[in-house]
Amino acid sequence: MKKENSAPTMKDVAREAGVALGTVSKVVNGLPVGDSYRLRVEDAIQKLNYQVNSYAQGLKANKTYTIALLIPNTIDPFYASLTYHINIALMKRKYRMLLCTTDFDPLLEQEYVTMAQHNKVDGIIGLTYNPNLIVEENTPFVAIDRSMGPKIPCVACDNFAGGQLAAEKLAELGCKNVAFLRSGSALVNEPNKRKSGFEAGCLSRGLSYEMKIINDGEPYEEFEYFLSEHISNGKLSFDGIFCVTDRLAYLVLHTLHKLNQQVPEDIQLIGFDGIRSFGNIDYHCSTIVQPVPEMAEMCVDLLLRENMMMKPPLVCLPVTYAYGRTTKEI
Amino acid sequence: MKKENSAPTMKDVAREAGVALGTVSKVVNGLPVGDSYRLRVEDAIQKLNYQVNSYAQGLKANKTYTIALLIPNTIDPFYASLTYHINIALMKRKYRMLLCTTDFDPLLEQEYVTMAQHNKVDGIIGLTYNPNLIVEENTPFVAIDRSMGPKIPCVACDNFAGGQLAAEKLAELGCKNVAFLRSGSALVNEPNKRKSGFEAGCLSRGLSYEMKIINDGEPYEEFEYFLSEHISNGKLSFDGIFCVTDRLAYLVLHTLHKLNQQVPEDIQLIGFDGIRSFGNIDYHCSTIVQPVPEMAEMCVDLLLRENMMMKPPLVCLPVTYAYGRTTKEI
DNA sequence: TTGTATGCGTTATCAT
DNA sequence: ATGATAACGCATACAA
Repeated sequence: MKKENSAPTMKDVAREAGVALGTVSKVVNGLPVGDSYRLRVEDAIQKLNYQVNSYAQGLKANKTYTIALLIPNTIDPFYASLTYHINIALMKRKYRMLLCTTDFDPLLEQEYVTMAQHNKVDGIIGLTYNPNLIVEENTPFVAIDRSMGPKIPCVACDNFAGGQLAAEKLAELGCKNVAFLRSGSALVNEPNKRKSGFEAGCLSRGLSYEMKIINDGEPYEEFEYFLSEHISNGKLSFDGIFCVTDRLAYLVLHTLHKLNQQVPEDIQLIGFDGIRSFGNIDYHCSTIVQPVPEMAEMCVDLLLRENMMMKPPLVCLPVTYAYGRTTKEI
Repeated sequence: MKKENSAPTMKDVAREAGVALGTVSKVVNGLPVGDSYRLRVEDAIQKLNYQVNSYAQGLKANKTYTIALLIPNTIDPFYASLTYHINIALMKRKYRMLLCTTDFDPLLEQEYVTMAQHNKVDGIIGLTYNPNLIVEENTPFVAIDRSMGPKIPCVACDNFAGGQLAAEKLAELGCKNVAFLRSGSALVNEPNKRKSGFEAGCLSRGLSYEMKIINDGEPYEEFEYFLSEHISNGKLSFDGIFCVTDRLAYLVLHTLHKLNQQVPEDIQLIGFDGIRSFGNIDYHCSTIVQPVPEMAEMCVDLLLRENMMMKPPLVCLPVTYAYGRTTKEI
């Protein structure tokens, strides 16, 4: 019992076609082979339903045509969208994708990186907020949303411009006194530039602004306190609010309703990310949309690019504004 | 230049430890080895940061510790949730997961199945509505939501019971005249049992009901026509609506608002799936919740189960009702 | 108990 | 142009 119900190998094809092993390999890899031979081999491949074993291939070539995607989860819609588009971009290039959900666990993240360094995958695309992650410089790695040093390319949307755009939109909508609300990681990462961009935008448009920033672990209620403290005579002192994510905007919208504030009549609310209900119906709020398909394409392109010199440390892709019923229509 | 910056191999470890290749293999695989040898090998492994090449391992053992998940996409929240939980369940068992998004493309689906049959992966978990998909009986395969023959286990939630539960809830909420709305595949699949269950529930609770069913490709507007035709004197003739998915319920809710109908005051609306905004905030509607983590666990369990005899053709997992503001609170 | 040799499926380097 | 053969990293049957 050599190979019971196992898949046919090149050897089987060679025997079937009555040619040598090497000839089959050449046919499979598109190398020059005499036409009569080629035909016989192709017939045999058809007949046996042969398919190359890419692991054996990888064993030779030290190349697996597999890349790993490190991502906290696929439940969050932004992560889910990234996962999908990166998968598509890789498949277009005949690469497979190993999904590694890390749940923000630094140990798991490090484990996956180590795996890649040992040639189990050809590269990694990683979205991680772990500042201690060790990635050797010769490991093909592309980071999303967080710079991991000058040698590792980072892909993000243009968060700064997004913040500016939000400020500009609020100004266009007639706001005079706006607020920026942020929760999330205090680490240095690209999304944190949303704040700076927003400030810059407010300054250039003469908007007076206030900020409320809470860090991971602090309760959402902080924002409720903040907002209710800014209500006098039943009226919120802000006429525009920019939230660091659509998710936060969604929560804030509920809070504003609870506080009897009218959105968008009295308050313009803008989020960030461009999340849609059920993945593809409507936006949860007016929002700055991240170009997720383009970001995915860019990640894959950078990762598989041969020329290391051509890998820029940071690539920012353009964002757009989308109306989502929490602002007046312009 | 044999292996430039490549990963260390067993041979390297053996040389470093001053032992034979086979000894290293035994240490790695936990086979009995003399203590002094084991120690030296372990030291060498540490020192070189050695890690087994699982592709070479798989080449020998015809086992890759990798399974493929066939799923249309990860954008749809239900698919996204399944993907995440299956990934977790596999990682717990030290299996890797190849993500194969198919976009409902039958050709792609077949390609992935063929790949698995050639021992590139140890098995497949597949959510596909392709009735022509050919899966050989000896290929480890677990289907989600669609039976693919008696030899292939299918995992689903208890869709029939879910339909019944929806009817019962509507009855409890005081509804007298309800409607069932369904869009989607006309193929025989598990979710289609929601309709039968709902009918059974209505009959046993004495609810009069009507159905509106449209198939893939027909426009959503059909439902708008249907609903507006059932309005007389500004009032909808239904006091309860069960939608086949949360997604449809979400769309229907908007339509009802457009038609000036009050939910939940005048109309109780129940969906199916248990989708939450942003993955983990609140439900979009009152809904029948699928036990996604349990379904994921069951898929993996069945797939990796040795004993083929113990693989039941269909496993239905219990659903629950969740309040989501489109019904009165009970 | 430890070392040696062979084969897994493929590619590439040789002769032919 | 085609066929034989070694090598990739590992597991294992067998020899020592």
